Amino acid sequence: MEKIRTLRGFRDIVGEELEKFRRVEAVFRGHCGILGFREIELPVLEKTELFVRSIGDTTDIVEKEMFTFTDIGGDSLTMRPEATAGMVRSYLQEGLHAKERMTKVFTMGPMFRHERPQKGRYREFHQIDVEVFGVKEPLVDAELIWMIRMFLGELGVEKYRIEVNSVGCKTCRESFRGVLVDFFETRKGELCEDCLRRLERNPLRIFDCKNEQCIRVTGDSPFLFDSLCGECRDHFELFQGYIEDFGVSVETNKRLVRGLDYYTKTVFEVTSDDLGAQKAFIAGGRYDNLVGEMGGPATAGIGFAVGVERLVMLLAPLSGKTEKRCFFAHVGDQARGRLIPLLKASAARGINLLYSYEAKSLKSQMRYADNLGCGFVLILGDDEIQKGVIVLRDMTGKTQHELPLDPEKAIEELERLNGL
RNA sequence: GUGGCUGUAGCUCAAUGGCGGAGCAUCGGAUUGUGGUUCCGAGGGUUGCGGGUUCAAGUCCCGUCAGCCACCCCA
Repeated sequence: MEKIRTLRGFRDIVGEELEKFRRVEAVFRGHCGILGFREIELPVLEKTELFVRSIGDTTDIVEKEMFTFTDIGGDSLTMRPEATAGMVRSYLQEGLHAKERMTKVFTMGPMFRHERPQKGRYREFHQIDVEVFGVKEPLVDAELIWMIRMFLGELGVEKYRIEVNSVGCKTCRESFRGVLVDFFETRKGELCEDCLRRLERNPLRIFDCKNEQCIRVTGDSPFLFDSLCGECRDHFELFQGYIEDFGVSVETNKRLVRGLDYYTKTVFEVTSDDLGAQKAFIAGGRYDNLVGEMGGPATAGIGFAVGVERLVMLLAPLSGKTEKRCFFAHVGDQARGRLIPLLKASAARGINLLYSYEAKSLKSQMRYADNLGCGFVLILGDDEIQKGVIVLRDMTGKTQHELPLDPEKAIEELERLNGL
């Protein structure tokens, strides 16, 4: 029979990696609380239209990377490929735009994209997603950058780079697009195949290309950054000023472009060289038109997403737990009969008492206790029962004591002797 | 979606086209009821799957699936 395994790009998260996941989540929750963010839990499945409308129907995500299917009722549904769309939907559905002047929320959970797996890229992956609705001021842009730095600092991640840029608003982007297309038309022969395609669909993305020839061409090209409208330029300058006030160092990268259609003004990316080709592990930006485009009132928005798998790869190994465990070794039916009372007594006191379910030789049980990393072993056999004691062996010091046979008293004594 | 590399025991890996092995791990034993070190022993395999070539395929060929890495894209 064929072994069933996970789907391609899906995996079990276990052991130390899971502990790191939990740590990242816990540290992040802490920071979000301090900064006034509310946690919300969103559905993993939404109507396909939500993503088509928000992410953009010509983006790669929507065109070829979504897990989309038709349900029994005939609706087209999609496993969320990112969280912002759902956040906006929820913001409007819950009427938050009417209830509060601004909204700070975060969520975390699995996202799904049907891509070819590689280092740091899975079909099911996890994001922590933070969004602020209703604040136009660049102060909040800087606050998010600062928040990221605090968060990474607490996790002990030191080697990373924060890059920022502005992709302008609708008006400066529209007017620049013509300039850009005109420029690239004159240099068409030097662009790679992919960039020729980008030229048709989304010329800004040519700046993202890794092809050397294309990088040379874009080096000569005008940058959107240099032809921002007055408002966008002011926004970016204020943003930079606030970042300085927060004391965070960032680099301005005029090439930085994001792949989703909804970004406006501030965009940013946090990268690490320790990650392989997929080196961005946090990214985000402002999306001042999205809420309006999704049918809500014109509302500014900004947010970012943390790629948890990628971030976890940067975490140092966790220090070994010093959890104190105790083992109960039983020899003979009479001793085994004492197992349940002992188990109840130790559980009541919060002690992790391990034991062998099967009746095994004492040697085997001792070896098992050692394998499990138990510092103490309670030994009970016919001799002890006759004497009315339980033997307590300290596995590191190799010393043995006698404890009372009574389970409650024995556990009490064990606690007293060893500070368990 | 494209390309390169790789699939052999739970893990890491050997095996010229000729009887599928080792180390680690697991389990058992080494004076009766005492762990780690040491010694002895045991279990564990449809060589990813399906075809083909051959007297003979883990090995060569084709297909397929999966993993890794890169492209692409993105967190």
